[in-house]
This record gives sequence, C-alpha cells and structure tokens, in this order.
Amino acid sequence: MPASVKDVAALAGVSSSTVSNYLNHPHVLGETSAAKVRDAIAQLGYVPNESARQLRAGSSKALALILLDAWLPYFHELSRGVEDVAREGGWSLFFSNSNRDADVERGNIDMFEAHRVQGIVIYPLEDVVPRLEQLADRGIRSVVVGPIPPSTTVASVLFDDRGGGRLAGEHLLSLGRRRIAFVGTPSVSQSNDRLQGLRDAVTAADAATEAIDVIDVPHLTTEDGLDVGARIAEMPAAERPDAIFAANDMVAIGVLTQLLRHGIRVPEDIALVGFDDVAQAHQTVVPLTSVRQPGYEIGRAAGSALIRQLTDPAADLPAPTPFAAELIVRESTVGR
Amino acid sequence: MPASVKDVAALAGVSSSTVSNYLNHPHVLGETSAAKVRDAIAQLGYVPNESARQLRAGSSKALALILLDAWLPYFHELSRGVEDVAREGGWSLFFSNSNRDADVERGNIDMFEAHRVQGIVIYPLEDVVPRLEQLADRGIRSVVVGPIPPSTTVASVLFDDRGGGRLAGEHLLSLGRRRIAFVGTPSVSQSNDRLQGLRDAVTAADAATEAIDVIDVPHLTTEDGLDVGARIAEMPAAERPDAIFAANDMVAIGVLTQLLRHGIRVPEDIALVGFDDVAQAHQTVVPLTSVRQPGYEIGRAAGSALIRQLTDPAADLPAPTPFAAELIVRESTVGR
DNA sequence: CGGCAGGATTGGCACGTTGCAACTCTGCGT
DNA sequence: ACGCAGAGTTGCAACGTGCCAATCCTGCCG
Repeated sequence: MPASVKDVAALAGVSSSTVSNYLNHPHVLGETSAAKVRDAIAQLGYVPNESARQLRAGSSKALALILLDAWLPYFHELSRGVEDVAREGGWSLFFSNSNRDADVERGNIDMFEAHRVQGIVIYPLEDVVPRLEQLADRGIRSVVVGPIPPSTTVASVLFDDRGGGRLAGEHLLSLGRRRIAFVGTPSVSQSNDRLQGLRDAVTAADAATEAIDVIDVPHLTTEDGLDVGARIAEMPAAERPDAIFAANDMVAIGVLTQLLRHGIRVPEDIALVGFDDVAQAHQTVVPLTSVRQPGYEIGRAAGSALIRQLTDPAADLPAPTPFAAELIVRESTVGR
Repeated sequence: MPASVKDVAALAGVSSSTVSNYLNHPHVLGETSAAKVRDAIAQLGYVPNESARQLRAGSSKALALILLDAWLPYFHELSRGVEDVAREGGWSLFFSNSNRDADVERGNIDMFEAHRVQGIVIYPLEDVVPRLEQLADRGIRSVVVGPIPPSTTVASVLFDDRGGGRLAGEHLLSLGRRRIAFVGTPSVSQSNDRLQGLRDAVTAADAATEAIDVIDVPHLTTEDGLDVGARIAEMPAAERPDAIFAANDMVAIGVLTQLLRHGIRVPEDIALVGFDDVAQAHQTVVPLTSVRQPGYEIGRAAGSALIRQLTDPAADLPAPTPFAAELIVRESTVGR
C-alpha cells in the first residue's frame, strides 16, 4: 500500500498539515521543516492520492474530449488543438472515443460525469444537447464541435461546411466539369451541408450540368472510398462522372487509389476534391485538392471557449462565428 | 453542485446506507425501499462520485495504456486489443500518448500513479523498467510491449522482429533482388532487430549481394518515407537499389508514393516490403507486401497478462514467447 | 403470549487530503 | 517584565462512499 501524508508526517516528525502545506503552500513553511518533509517524501516515494484530492476539492481540474471516431486523421488535428490549450491552462485532459456507437458515447458522458470533470468538448454522433444541458445544471459545462439546436447553456464551435462545399463546386465548374458526383453520408449534418454547398455552386453557375449523383457511404473511410472507386471503374467510361467531390479526405484517398489502380487518369479523366485537408492529402501519388478545415484551430477554439466559461461562469456564450473554408488546389484537379 | 448519497437518502426517506446498498448490494434491499431509492435517484439525476469511491476502495478498477506515438496506425490496432480485453473484464482503461517525448512519458506514469490505477500497459520510448519496478513495489503492476532487460516484477510481450526481418529478406532474395536498402531507425531496438533479421537472411543465402544500404529516418512516418523516395528518385537509375525493406508500413507507403510519382515501377524496378501489415498496406495504389505483426492480438495478450497478474498476484510472470511473424505477399514485390 | 429467527435497515467510522482557526514560540518595543 | 506581532506549526472537520456491526421489525413457533 502506498504511503500517505500521515506516513510522511510521522517520518518527518511533523504534523500532516505541515506536509500538506509543503505541497500546496510552500512559502509558509520554515526552512528546517521543509527540509525534513522533503527528505521524508523522497525516502517513501510518496505520491499524493489524486482521488482524495479531488474528493476534497469537489471537482478535478480536468476536461474531457469525446470524439466520434478518434481514428480519422482530422480528429487527430482537432484533439491536438484541444490538448494544447488545455495544457497551457494547466488542465488535465481525458480522451475518449465513441467509435461511432451511440451507447459508447452515452457511456463516456456518464463516466466523465462520475469523475466530476469540469467541462467537456465533444464532437458528437447523435443529438446530445439535452444531456449536456442537464450536465450544465450540475455545473459541468460543454462545447460541441459542429452545429447544434439553439441552447442557452451549451456552446458550439462551427465550421462553414456549406461554404466549403460551394468552394469545391465552383472550382470544379470553373474547370469545365459538368458531371459531378458527391461521395458522402448525407444523413450526417456536416456531410449534408457540404453537399448543399456543392448544389449552391451548381445553381449559381447555371451552367448545363447534369444532376449531381450522390453516392452514399456508411463511414467516410478509405475502405469505403475504395469501394466507390471500384464501382466507378466498372462503369462504361462514357457514363463516368468527370469530377468527384468527397465529403472527407480519407474517402477521397480511397477513391483516388482505386481509380489509379484501374488506370483512370486523375485529373484528366476525373477530377477529385476532398475535404479537411489532412496531412495525408498531400501524401498521395496524385496530391489531393481539398477544402481546408483548420482542425487544430477549431480544437483550440473549442478548448478555450470551454475554459473561458469555466473561468467566468457568468460570461455569455461565445458568438458562434463559423470558421471559414479555404480551397487548397493540388494536382488532383489541375494536373501538373 | 451534484447530488450525493445523502441527498438521495433524504428524498427517499431512508438512510444513506440503504442507498449505498441499493447501489452495491441490491439483493439485500426490500422491494419498497428499493423503489423509493430508485425514484429518488432518477429525480435527482444522482451519479456516484467516482473519486470518493476510489478513495474508499483504495484503488480504482482501472488500467492505463501508455503509447509511444498513438497516431501510428499500428498503435491503433494494439490499443483496440488492450481496450477489448479490459472492457471484457470490467476494467476502465485510460489512454495516454507520450508523443515521442520522454518527459511526457514520465509525466504520464506519474499521473497514473497519482490516480492509483492498478496496472499499466506501456509501449515505451526509453528504458522505463526501473521506474516500473518501483511501481510494482507499491502494488502497481505493468506489462511492457517490446523487449526489456530481465525483471522479476515487470512482464513483457514480445514479437519476433528479427524473424520478421528475415522473412522479408528471404522473400526479396528469392525474387533475385541483390541490392537491398533498409529504411528505418536502427537506434530503436525493434527497428534494429528487423535490420538484423534482414542481415541474417543475406548471410544465410550467401548469394552475391551488395552491402545493405541503411537509410536512417527519424520517425518512421509517411513524410519520412516521401523524403527517402525523393532521394532514391534522384539517384541515377543504375545506382538505385532493386529492393527496399522499410521498418514499418507508413514509411514504406511514403517511399512507394514517391517512387510512383517519379514513374519508377514497383515492383519491376524496385520491390518494396513494409512491416506491421496495417490496414493502409492494402489501400495503396500498388498493394504493399508486408510482415504482419498482429497488433490486436499483441494488445490482447498484454492486457490479459496484466489482468492475470492483478487477479493472482502470486502467479509467475507469463513466459515471454514471442509472437511469430508472417509475410503477407502483395503486388509491391510480385507484380500482378 | 413470550421468544426467537432472520430479513431489512441504520449509525458510525475510515479512506487521504486540504483549509481554517487556533495554538506555540521567538524576538522586540514599551 | 509584559504584551504583542508575526512567523511557523498543529488539530480538526469535511468532502462522498462503502462496509461492518448493531439495531429494528415482522411473522411464526411453542
């Protein structure tokens, strides 16, 4: 069993309050006792019990980050942003992964409530706002990454998905592409917004485009992209789209890979635009044009919005000004 | 402030012990009190305070997983294995990422000690065995993934890196390749073992091979692989190696991508073998031959070795029988 | 009708920590 | 010589739980 403050006190020949003071208010200590306590701590290898600390304090100086699918590279960038801002403020950060499972997501929220974290940043799978409002009543604040219904207690950080979709669409149209396919999961709001943006661009251009072919994939993974690419490769060349806009980079990379395997030229035969601009986008055989979503900055914004609320509970929720999209043009649309 | 057991008891009109019994020993409760407690808990939205629980219990039923660089795909598979076996046994699992920073690694170990986790699975950056033995004295057991110096209290799970390197080497030699380059980080023991395996194969074959060209890269990332590929592409074709063995798949994918960009044919001009066989290995334009390292199973083995030690502290450390390597042949060595 | 078995419930303490209020001690000014 | 300031130190309560031992209640047997 590990040493406690009492053991240290006994060995040092002082009271446990003195040990506590050594740890939390070193300046009030006399030189001699400080030395005795220091030696005793070293000798016993004493490490304060964090559970007891938290119990005493009422809550831990800790935040939680709950991600829909931690494995996607975009979430890597997002979490780095949250992580950095938490560390800078001296907060601990607990990660968890919902793994696209609503039960797991709920379970993680429950767990963090039980551990009395002070705040939660969440990129949600389903609508969690009612639950988060309930948490807010109990003093646990939260910030959602993505669009949410209006709420007085739950903040959100937004990205202009629709604008990003429009940028992609305008770019493809300006290259003369007229048979555009969209690969995504329209039942997810972000994905749907990107599709709407694409439609906006088509409508605004009033060029003679065909109807947008929407290819629904379950998970926006590279594997899904490979499947889509295979389906397109099987089509007679004349029926293939001349441009594909994918709802994220991973699925775009899958499509790209499959097209190249089948000797379909990118961008000559089919131009390809991804979304997020993750690091992998420029690590492909044909570097990928992509709508840049600043994951790191969005993570930082979410983290600091949360910390601001916790530091000053009376402060208003930050105004949700969406992060702007930016198109990064590479060879998957303009060739070399 | 959240409700406590006392609040629930007051509302239900019972004592706090009864509430505690409802939570921990439901069978001893009478039907009527159980109902009253259930209602009160629901009405208050009571959630037990995990810190207090842990303090009372002396330690949490929790394990920790510390990874060298959580974002490499191989570690994803490893962590899924540990995660599953933890969940099956009813343990909580805390993740942390050392981010290739020894200070962060040490800090994470300290943090988990403070939180009184019962055990740690670690894929370490530096030599942490002395520290882990210290923890073992205080009742925190641990399992290292990878080779460690002999220890009576710290267990390890091994993989036959050298055998895997040999498989790769034999395969390349059997294809008639004689100018083999190795891309890796020989200062890391796993990487070095893979290189030794390659050397074993060359020695055993006593074919007329040239000296193995060792290309040192800092991090085994795709980015590093792109750099290496660029250097090779710049060489006169006659001086290029005819085969490359990369210490992991990510760096192999980078090399592959860069070679393809420069029109160098794989495998005709250069055959390429990776290591780990992560999912990405078959998601490349030319699917990658790779030495399969069963990350998921290794994770499960590490997790269950840890749980076994905790369940039966007297048990011997499991015998470290290394997981065997297996070569997965794809088109990056044998063409289509 | 008294006693008793056994199920249901409760009071109280301990876990390790921290902060407050109270205490001791030394040295200095009056 | 006495009080007092102030630095240094200490005792104690409280955070929310869980468990043990003790108590209460109900119904049944003799």
